[in-house]
Amino acid sequence: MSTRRTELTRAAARLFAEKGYHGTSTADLADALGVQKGSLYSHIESKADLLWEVASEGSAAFHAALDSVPDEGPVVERIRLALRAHLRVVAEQLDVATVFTREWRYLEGERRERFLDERRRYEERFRALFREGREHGELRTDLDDATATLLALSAANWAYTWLRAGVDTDALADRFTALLLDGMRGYASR
Amino acid sequence: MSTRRTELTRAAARLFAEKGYHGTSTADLADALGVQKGSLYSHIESKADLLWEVASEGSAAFHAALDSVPDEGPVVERIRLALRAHLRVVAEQLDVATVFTREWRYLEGERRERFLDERRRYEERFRALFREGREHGELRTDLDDATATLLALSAANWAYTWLRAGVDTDALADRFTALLLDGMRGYASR
DNA sequence: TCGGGACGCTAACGATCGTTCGGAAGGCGG
DNA sequence: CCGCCTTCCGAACGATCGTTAGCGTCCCGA
Repeated sequence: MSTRRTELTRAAARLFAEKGYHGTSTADLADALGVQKGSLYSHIESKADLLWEVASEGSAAFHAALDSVPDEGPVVERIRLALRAHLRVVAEQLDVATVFTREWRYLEGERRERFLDERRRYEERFRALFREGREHGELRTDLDDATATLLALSAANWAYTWLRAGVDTDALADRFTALLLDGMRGYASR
Repeated sequence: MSTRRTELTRAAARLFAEKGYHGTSTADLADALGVQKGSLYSHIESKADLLWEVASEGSAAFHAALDSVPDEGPVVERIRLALRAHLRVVAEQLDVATVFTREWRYLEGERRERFLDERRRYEERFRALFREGREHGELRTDLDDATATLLALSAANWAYTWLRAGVDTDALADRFTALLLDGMRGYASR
C-alpha cells in the first residue's frame, strides 16, 4: 500500500479515536494530510472504508497478540501472557484499539457482521483459557468461568480509556493476573 | 418539568445510547416524538442540552446508588453493596448508563469539566473503599489498591456493553465480588 | 521521449445538519 | 369571553456533510 494511503489510515485511526467516527468529517481527515477533502477520494471510495480498515487492523493486532501465547503449559501462566498481550496492543496501538473497542459499532452491513465474528472469536479464545483452567483443576473446580472471563475481559476492554503509551503493560498485566488468581483477601475462604 | 419535555429527554437517552450523540440528528429526535424537528426548540435551546441532561442524570443515579451503601461496617460487605448498586443502575437505566459511560465525551466547555469532576468523584468513592479495606486489614495489607480499584471499576464500566434488563444484577455483583475477594485459584498462595 | 499512473486541485453536487422565525391552534385560569 | 402559555407547524436559514467530476502536474519505467 502506498505511503500516502497509509498516512490516511493512520490519521483516520487517530481522529476516529479522538473525536469519534461520526464526529470526524472528511474535511478533518483532509486537513490532517494537508489536502483538500476531494483529494481523499484518490485513495478511498468512502469514509466507511477507513473505519473498516482500522477496525480490521484492530482485529488482526489482537488476534496476532493472542497467537503468541502457547497452546500448552500451565493455564495460569497462559492467562497471564494473554493479558500481557492484550494490554501491550492497547498501549502500543491506542488509536486502533480504541476504534476496535468503541467505534466499530458504526460499521454497517456485512462488514459489521464480519467484525462481530472476529470479536466473538477473540473473546471465545479467552473464555477457553478459563474453562480449561477449571477443567484441568488449575483453577478451583467450582469456578464460575463465565464470570471470570467477563471480569478479565472487562479489564482488557476498558483499558483503552485510561492506558497511555509508555506504561509498563507487562507489569500491569501481572498485577491484574495476581489479583484475579488470588483475590484481594489474600487467604482462603470457605 | 412538563410531560413533553420529559419524553424528549427519554428519547434522547435512548437514541444517544443506540446511535451515538453525533449519529443522532434532531430529525431523529423529532421523529421519536412524532413532531417536526423545528418543534423541538419549544423545549430545548440546543441538542447539546439533551446530552448534558442525560449525562447529569447518569451522574445523579450512580451517586445516589452509592449513597445507599453504609459508611460503616465490614469493607468487604460495602464493596459488595457498591457493586450491586452500580450494576443495578446499569440494568435499570441502561440508556442513561450508556451515555454516562460512553457519550459524555461529546460534552463541551464547562459542562464537560463539571461532568468530569463528578465522574472522578465517583471513582474516588470506590477507591476509598479498597484503600480502607487494606488499611484496616480486611484486605491483604500488601494489596495494590489502585489496581484492585481499576479492576472493579473496569467490570462496572464495561457492564453497559453486555448487561440487559431483567438480569439478576445482585447475584451478578455477588459473583464479581466473590471473585475479586478470593480469586479463581481458590486457595491461599504465598 | 513518450505514456501512464499517482496525486492533488477547483468546483460543484444534492442531502442533511442544527437552528430560527412568525404564525396558528388548543387548553386553562381570570 | 379574553388573554396567556404551551406546543407545534411550515418554511427557510447558512453551514457542513460525503461524494463526484474534470483537469492539471509530476515522476517513473519503457
